[in-house]
Amino acid sequence: MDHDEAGAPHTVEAFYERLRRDGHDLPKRLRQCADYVAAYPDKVAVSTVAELAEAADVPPSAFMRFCQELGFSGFSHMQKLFREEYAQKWPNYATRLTKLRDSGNDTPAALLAEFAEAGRNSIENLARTIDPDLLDQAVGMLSGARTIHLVGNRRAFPVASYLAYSFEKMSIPAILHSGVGNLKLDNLLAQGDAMIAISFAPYTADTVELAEEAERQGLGIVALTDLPTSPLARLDAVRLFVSEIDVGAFRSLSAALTLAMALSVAVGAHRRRHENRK
Amino acid sequence: MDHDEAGAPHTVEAFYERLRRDGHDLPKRLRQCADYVAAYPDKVAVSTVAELAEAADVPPSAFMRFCQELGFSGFSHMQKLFREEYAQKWPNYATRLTKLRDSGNDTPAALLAEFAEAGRNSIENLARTIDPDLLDQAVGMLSGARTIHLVGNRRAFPVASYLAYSFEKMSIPAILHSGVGNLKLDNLLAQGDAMIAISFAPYTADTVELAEEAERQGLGIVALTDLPTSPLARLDAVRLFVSEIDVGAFRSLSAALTLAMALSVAVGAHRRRHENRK
DNA sequence: AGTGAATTAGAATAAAAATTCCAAAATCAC
DNA sequence: GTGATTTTGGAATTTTTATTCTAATTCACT
Repeated sequence: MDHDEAGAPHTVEAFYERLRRDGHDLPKRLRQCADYVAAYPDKVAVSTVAELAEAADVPPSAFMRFCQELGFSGFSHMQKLFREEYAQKWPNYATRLTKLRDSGNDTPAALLAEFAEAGRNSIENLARTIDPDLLDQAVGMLSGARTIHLVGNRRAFPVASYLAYSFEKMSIPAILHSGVGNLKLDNLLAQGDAMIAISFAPYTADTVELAEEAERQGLGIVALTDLPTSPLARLDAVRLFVSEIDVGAFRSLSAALTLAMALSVAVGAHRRRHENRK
Repeated sequence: MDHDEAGAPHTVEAFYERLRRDGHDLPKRLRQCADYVAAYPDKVAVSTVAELAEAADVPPSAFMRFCQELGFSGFSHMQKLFREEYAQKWPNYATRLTKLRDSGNDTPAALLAEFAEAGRNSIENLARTIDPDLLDQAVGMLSGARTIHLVGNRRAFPVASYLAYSFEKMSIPAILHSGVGNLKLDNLLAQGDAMIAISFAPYTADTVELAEEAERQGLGIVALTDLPTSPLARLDAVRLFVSEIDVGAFRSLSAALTLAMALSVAVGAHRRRHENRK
């Protein structure tokens, strides 16, 4: 019998729906197209097939087949859809934010607008205030470590766990001290190891204690915290301060996470560079 | 002496400035072009000369002259400006990173700058694209749930763990399915519960399976994922899409986390409001 | 391993778009 | 009003872009 020749979608929304339904059992190259378009739908309106194909890492002809597979007559047809959508969709960010906020002060959308703004500002602030030398020191210390211990509880835990993920991905030995089973992992600390201790007010006792233990044992420590008055700041450590902006009683985490991402990748890069050299 | 042959504007902002300054003493047809572009700047990125010319009620050649009058080599050149402005939010960070590396400027601080910008743009994009209605739906569903199950592994785990922290702080019953001890927690799922399932490409099988189990049992599901082609998007769920910008092989998490923050706080607020009312 | 069907890559072609050019029209200076 | 100068419209040309086609490859199945 015939192919599922449903006609082309008439709206971008319907297009996504189609992608969701049929996107999975497409052949490899077409799948790449689907994923790329799903990830960067904005690009479709303002690019040529060649550009999109290159970005999706497929030859242009594959992209054409993709368009046709979805029921369009060709790329131009599909692009038309996105270009039409584009016209409405492009009030700039500032306008959109105002709109979200005005939607009533504690609608979810308004809240999101607040957190978005807080996050962006926190990150900007981070990038402005961090001291490159301290970062270098931190990276240097961590790169030389045999195992990196990650400590962070409660609000800091997502950051610690992100670091664990990131290090694992780069095959850098790291231990996440998660406190599971209430096991004390003090005795894992060993000469030549380093620790990233993360804590924000109100500081978790466990985190501080473990960091102090590390200090006693002479480990290199990177302290990621919020204020100079933090107990972590009293340690003999490379101190990285991250201040986040509050949204009501809640505090963004974006800056801390951003710093964690950069830190881990920098360590990875540093290690790789060093490996190659010898 | 010669004409004011200042070069072409390099940003859309500078372009407007030029229009303001020189727009008045242009010949009639060119003036029409200027007026049209000023009135509908967003059309420029997605239209052909012919279309714009028609809309401005001038012949295409007039539009060409207009572009050249402003210092561009031609229409394509001018359009490039508008297209870049539009797509600028999603620059190719992989390329930028390579450049960084080549320039020997591959310092941790430079990396941080890249991650910072990627994070800010990801968040901005989130705020621009999220659908307030879907958010409302998600919040409504979660607010009505007895227990909220949180599922997210690997890169999604920090987000899940943040949600766990946040819900705990607000005394909302939530379970973080962390996979510790490889225990299957399927049988914790109960009527009246809801789940927040979080997964990004490459999707973790465990997460998807647990979410599917939840679907079978008829739980309300909020799927936080990256693409319409994600396996989570196939579930009968409130689908929230978050796309993050890559920095090389790494991907920001800021937007997902921002959404998680807003979502949890909104649920908290909703619940409190509801409590007070009765 | 061998066969047929599906998928792919890249070259060839067609279509569309941008750009140039120039004769005609309009405008200006006197 | 006349000649010089600018502006204009549209056809001709060039360039870019979309699309199609086919041989080669991969894949699934035996």
